[in-house]
Amino acid sequence: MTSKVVTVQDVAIVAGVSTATVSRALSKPEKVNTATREKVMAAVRVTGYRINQTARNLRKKEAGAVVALVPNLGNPFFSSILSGIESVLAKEGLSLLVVDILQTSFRREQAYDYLSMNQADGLLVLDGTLDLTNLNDGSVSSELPPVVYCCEWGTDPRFGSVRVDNHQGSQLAVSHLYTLGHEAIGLVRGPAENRLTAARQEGFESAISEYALPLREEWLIDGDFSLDAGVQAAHRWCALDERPTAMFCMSDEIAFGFISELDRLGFSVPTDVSVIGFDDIAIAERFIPSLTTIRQPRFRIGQEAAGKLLRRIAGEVENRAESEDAARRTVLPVELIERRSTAPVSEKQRAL
Amino acid sequence: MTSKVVTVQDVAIVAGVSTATVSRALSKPEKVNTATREKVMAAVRVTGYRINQTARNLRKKEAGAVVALVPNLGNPFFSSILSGIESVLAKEGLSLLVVDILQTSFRREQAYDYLSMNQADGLLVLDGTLDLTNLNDGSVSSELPPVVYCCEWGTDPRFGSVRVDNHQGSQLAVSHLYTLGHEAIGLVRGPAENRLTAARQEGFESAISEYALPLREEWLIDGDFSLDAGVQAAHRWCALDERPTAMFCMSDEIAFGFISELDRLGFSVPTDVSVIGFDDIAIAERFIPSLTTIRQPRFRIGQEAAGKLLRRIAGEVENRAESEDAARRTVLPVELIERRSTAPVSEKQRAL
DNA sequence: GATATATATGTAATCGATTGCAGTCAAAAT
DNA sequence: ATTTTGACTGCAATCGATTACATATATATC
Repeated sequence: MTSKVVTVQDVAIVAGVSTATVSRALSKPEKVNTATREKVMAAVRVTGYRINQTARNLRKKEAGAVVALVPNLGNPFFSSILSGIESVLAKEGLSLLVVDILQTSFRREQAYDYLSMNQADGLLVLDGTLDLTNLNDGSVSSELPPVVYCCEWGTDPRFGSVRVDNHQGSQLAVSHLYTLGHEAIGLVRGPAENRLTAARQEGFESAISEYALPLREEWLIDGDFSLDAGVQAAHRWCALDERPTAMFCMSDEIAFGFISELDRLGFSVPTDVSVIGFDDIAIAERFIPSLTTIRQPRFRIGQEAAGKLLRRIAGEVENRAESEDAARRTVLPVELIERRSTAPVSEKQRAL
Repeated sequence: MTSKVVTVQDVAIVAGVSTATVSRALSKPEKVNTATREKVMAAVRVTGYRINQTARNLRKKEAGAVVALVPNLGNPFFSSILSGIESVLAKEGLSLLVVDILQTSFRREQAYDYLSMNQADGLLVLDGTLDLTNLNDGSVSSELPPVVYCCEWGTDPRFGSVRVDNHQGSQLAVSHLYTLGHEAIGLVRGPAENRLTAARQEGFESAISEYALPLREEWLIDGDFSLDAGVQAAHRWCALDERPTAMFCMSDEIAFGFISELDRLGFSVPTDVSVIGFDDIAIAERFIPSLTTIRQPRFRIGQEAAGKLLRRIAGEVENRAESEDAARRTVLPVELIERRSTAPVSEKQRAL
């Protein structure tokens, strides 16, 4: 009745071999005689042995886990990415540790703790504003800790990153609107400090000037990636003397908030204004009107990032001196998904 | 230059004390003389010592982590719950390990592995269809492993669970529709094998009969909690000879799919049919029309579940023989959020 | 002044698996 | 017949922190 933990010791005794053999039979089966292996396996079955990962990790100096630093876990945008990450990690037998860095208890200096305290073998950063530069990783070593930015990128170019071509995304958006005849195109921005915001705005402006379209300061509306930012933007748009006939929102959530509030204010999309989003989250296809948007392959981004991180952990580093930046950065293509929230400019709009 | 890991040994030497004292100075400061403590702290600072969690966990026979078994991590429904969970765990210095059980690599028998392999101190189950009964937890022990169901519940009543009052939720929904004059009320179900589905249907039917409303077999439409289920349901509704004037959807996603497809089929909500959802996810307020729904406090559910699990891990178990089932189950109240997807029945609808 | 009590610290075993090194034995090579 | 080689296996150290127990010193008690 006295339940005791079964250890390699116990298995070894039952199998009539040494603990070394048990260990080898389990982790390097080819190094052990078939007959012996059978005996060990049988003993494992009899005793109900389960390996203790903590002990193994201590000895092997591994953690068997990867931590994902997520800004606001509650934001559904990240769920697909996490799912992609998890799918890759699970295959390798690694665990995914999720940390919400918006939680008050999280401090920037804490970022490397997971590595230095042996809680994780690598870091996946989903927030570009989390700057890891000049942050001592806790070891005296000058080696680069295994870090990969996911959907984002930091200031230190030596870290890996996986993201989409934000510049191209904005261009696709503007080009689409231009094709529909829109010439007055506005923008609802993400958070000011976010690099995504900067990259998308840059792409936006370069496309605008490429088509020689007008660009007014007041058509650039500040926000963050939230529904509420879209709601606020709707009021701004409304108050404009000369209103853009199309708005490019830096996230689908912004677009939904914008369209929804416009609806309440008595305007309608795309009749009064065309709206295009960014991300293509699940609901985009089912919103009314369905949302034209720039698709980011979020699951895939997660997968690629996890894969890249695993390679860094394994030491097949792309950060060797001779390797190019290109190898560290994976840039995935985006895709324009045309739906019903955008339409050709109407005479009525023009008249405005 | 030779970067070496700093251990308690090193700190002990620098501080001129034994490793035992270092350990105590760090984890039970009150057990050590102030002057000595200072010396140790100084040595820690000088050496840049970081504790090795793996070693500590091995010795203390803890894991310092909790695993959440999530069905489909990609589903944004779970993000708030996870956020709630993480907020509580972070405060206790525990890590959250997320596992997607829809991943092909996951097998039911694996559920307790995280416990028996010392990877986690407890289990948070977000899927009621994952049945843990009769699953040997790997230890010979007959003790109940620390498991708490979250938003769900299993068949074994000894496990803890935190969820909302689904029965009441359905009643609120029906009562609301009844008040608006609806008498023909349909239902779009969640997955058949899910207990939530059963509980909500039960509440639905009891309310229907309480108000002596008619109930037709064909008004009960099968589905799961997805957008697509709502889309399919729209076609079913359309094809009905006698159409309900109101539909209760077991999730907001179903409702969105339903409304959206109805829109494409030329019907409009709430003019042609009132729709009420369940969950109150963020977008519900901003959908067009905004969605009347039953709110589940998801963040809070996560918090409560995590708290309950921590108590079980600590051994302040509610599962002692004398304690009541009530203590194991936490049932949180739901709330009706009235928005624009429901409206009084019209004459036109009546006429149909 | 002698004994009891409390406080502070050190010694060394321990958690459970892994692995470098050495030893055994049989098959292969000379 | 002797040496070499290779395949297995075992011994024991190791990973890094915690803690039961022992020891030493200071304070309190009678």
